[in-house]
Amino acid sequence: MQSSPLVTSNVVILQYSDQKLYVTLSAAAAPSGTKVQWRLPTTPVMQTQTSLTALELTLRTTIGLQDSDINYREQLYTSEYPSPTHTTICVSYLYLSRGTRWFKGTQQVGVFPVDKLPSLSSADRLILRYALERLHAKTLYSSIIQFLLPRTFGLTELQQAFETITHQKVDRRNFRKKLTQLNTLSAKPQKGQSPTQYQFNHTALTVYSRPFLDTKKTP
Amino acid sequence: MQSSPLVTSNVVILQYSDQKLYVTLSAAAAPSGTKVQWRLPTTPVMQTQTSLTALELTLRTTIGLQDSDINYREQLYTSEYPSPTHTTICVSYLYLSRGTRWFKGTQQVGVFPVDKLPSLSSADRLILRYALERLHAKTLYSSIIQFLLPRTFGLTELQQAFETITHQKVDRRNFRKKLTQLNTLSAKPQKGQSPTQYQFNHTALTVYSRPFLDTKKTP
DNA sequence: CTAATAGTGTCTTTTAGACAATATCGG
DNA sequence: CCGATATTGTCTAAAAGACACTATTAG
Repeated sequence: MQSSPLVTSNVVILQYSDQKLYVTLSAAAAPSGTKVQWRLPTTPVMQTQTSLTALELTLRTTIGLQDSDINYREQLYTSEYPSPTHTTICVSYLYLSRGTRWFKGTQQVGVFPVDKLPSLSSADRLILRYALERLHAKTLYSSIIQFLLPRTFGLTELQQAFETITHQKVDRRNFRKKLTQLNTLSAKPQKGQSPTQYQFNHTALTVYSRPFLDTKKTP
Repeated sequence: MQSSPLVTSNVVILQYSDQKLYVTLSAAAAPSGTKVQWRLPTTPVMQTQTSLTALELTLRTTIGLQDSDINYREQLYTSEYPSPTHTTICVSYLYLSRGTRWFKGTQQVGVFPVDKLPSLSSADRLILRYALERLHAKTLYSSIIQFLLPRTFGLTELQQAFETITHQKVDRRNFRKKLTQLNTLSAKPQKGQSPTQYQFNHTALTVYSRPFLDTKKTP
């Protein structure tokens, strides 16, 4: 038997609220007087664990994350950090959560807008950027956005989230037309209130056969 | 410092030829009299290696693979195999090669059509299936097919490869129309021979903004 | 009354996709 | 001469995308 690289895993936990995407970071233990160093929540993976079980355990204990807070999990990629003495190998995940702010545990935990981040290691920045790219791409051809929105929502709300994630404005009427012909939403009977509430027909991810593109620019 | 899971990596090496996709497998050392067990080329990853360096080293020594035989490399995903005593974590890659048949090394090596495989472990089957799905998907919106074809080729050749990978027949005229408007191919000046030879404009992967779909069925 | 937001339909342009005949080369 | 292969254009249907006004509600 050989001595293997060290294995760790980390996670990009995203939430959406107020037309912004937020990511959860944890503060590394820093020498007092030093500025805190924020990073993606990380855990070492031990011999009898998997990267996922280790991650979930750490999230539960350090940031009080409930299993039910997370609606969507996806593996991003595995990165490797060689050093003369040992390689560290890190499996990264993307988690999506509805706007809940969970309890903070003993460690420092912060939820930051993704466009107003504290300083991060370049590795963490890369992973986060990749996560946002994946989310962006999947938003165009799947119902992944449902895991960031409340169970029911108005169409304007949905459109705003779409625009935030994809960084493009879309025309309201075309957007709604697209949605109706996709047939993944159902209107929820509502007591005479203006913004009609909708919900997704399926709780699981739906992949569309054609990408969900729209207007390039709308000033 | 903790005792980490075991780390391995393996690879799906694909080639295209004769309107078929081929995958390279290696025969595990088997007790004599036992039927050989084929598997994806695999390597353990040691403390000071990365999964990629370990993999390349093993491929070079066991199947005589030259670095230049491979035109495209992509990480697929990382899978984990828990056991009571230790987890094994395996990073999988997809390699694409032009139709070269490389030297075989000391171990037994086989190149099999992907639809006529010997028996494989279910884990290997999953990885291979995923690799084929990725290739299929990327063929629809990128120039990835270039890494499976000779440097220059005829349009019919290209179309056949496309049909093999995506499992669908396409109309010749529509296929060519699409290609010309994509503008990624250039005709190579050829000495009066019938099948005009083309080559891709860029040696790197080109991602198309719109997917490359076509006729659903053509009997 | 006013301002903000929700809701709705048409027309134009572009793209997808179905479809058939002719020229050339090799045996 | 015959058969296989390469090449080329048009027409139709569907989808993308641009665009403006009315109804309701909250202040």
